[in-house]
Amino acid sequence: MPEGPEVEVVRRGLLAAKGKKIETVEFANHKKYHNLNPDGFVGSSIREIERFGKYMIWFFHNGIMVLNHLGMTGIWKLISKEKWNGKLSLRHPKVIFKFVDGDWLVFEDTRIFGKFEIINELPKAITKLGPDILKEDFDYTEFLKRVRGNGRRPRKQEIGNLLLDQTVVAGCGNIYKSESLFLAKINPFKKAHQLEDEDLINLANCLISVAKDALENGGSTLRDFSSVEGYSGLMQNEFKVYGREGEPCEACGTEIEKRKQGGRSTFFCPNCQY
DNA sequence: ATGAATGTTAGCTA
DNA sequence: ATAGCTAACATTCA
Repeated sequence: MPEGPEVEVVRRGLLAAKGKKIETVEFANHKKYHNLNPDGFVGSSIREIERFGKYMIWFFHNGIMVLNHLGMTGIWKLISKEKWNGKLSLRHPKVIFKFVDGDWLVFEDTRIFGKFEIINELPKAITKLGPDILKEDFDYTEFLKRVRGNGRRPRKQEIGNLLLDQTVVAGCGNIYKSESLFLAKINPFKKAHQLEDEDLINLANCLISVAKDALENGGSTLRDFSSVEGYSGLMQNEFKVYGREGEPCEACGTEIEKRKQGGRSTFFCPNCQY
């Protein structure tokens, strides 16, 4: 579910758990979590959580570093001791922290595409990320460079596919890809090398503005997503094209189209976007 | 009921 | 370097 803005919403919510002393941790009985030893966490506390694209890195006071990714269905819930009755219906809990103050922090991940693993250094997936659509210092030149590619041949990929490549631009996912291309009036099937630098700068600005809008709206909730506090996002109410196939384009009235691209759905206005 | 859809990414193949 | 496909998995929808 979560793209960059949703991850940032979650990260900010998680900061409320900073400094809380960990009493116990429990990990799901699933091979993805078999390497984790609860003893490494007990007695320590979260020092800081940083976001890189759709990844988070958790820094604990005892030096442990954790790579956390929400995958498609990962959510964190911070549950106060008053709210916890011991039988809250948790859906596929994978990580359960209990703090000394009585509060709980739970990672639920239905599809198990998420990650929560101890690391010793920044993984390559993070060091290779492109410019982040949610960071103040978005590097337009670097974005252009990465869209153009380092090879000698021009990129043959369609721009709609390239935007999902986190090494080209970090934090964009399938929803905001469609929304940003609509705002930029660029057809998702346009080959990247056919776009002028000017078009790409405009596209970058649209990616940034859509992401900012999504963040201010608390992210998008289609089915699973919620903030750490348990709130749904509101950005889905602002969608211009995603999930709106057959509906009239707000700008020109043409029916919004849904098509497969790279095995996933992309939504666009065939009249406004070229 | 069976198959297809869902917000992601890593790994393999050419 | 690049592009395309598949698998990892559970749930919901047609």
